[in-house]
Amino acid sequence: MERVLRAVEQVPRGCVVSYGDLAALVGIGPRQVGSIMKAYGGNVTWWRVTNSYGDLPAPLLERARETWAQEGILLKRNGLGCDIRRYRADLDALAASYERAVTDLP
DNA sequence: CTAATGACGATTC
DNA sequence: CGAATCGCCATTA
Repeated sequence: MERVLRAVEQVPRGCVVSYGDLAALVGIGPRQVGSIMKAYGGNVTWWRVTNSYGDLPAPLLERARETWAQEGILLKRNGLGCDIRRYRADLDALAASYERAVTDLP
């Protein structure tokens, strides 16, 4: 759980990753990432985590829109999310900084 | 212990 | 494009 939140914090501004991306990175199932985000995601940059289509559930998208606009993330045609192919963070770089962040723990 | 439950994902029709 | 289906697995009831 701690690891998931740590991973989220490594996603650069103006980028997004999918639940599945984080799941693979941390080594759990995508649904677990979703559960964790629901419960504890409020304290991190949750708006940079979408499903594999770049979408967010309606109520969340509503809250993310402002921030997305600030970070330069534009909405997709259908308005359900962003074009993840364009904004998805570099997964190798993400993995790198994630590893660093978890090993540097006290 | 079993059963239901998801901020999910890939596939199929 | 949308809807249905199945696999997934920690958490909760």
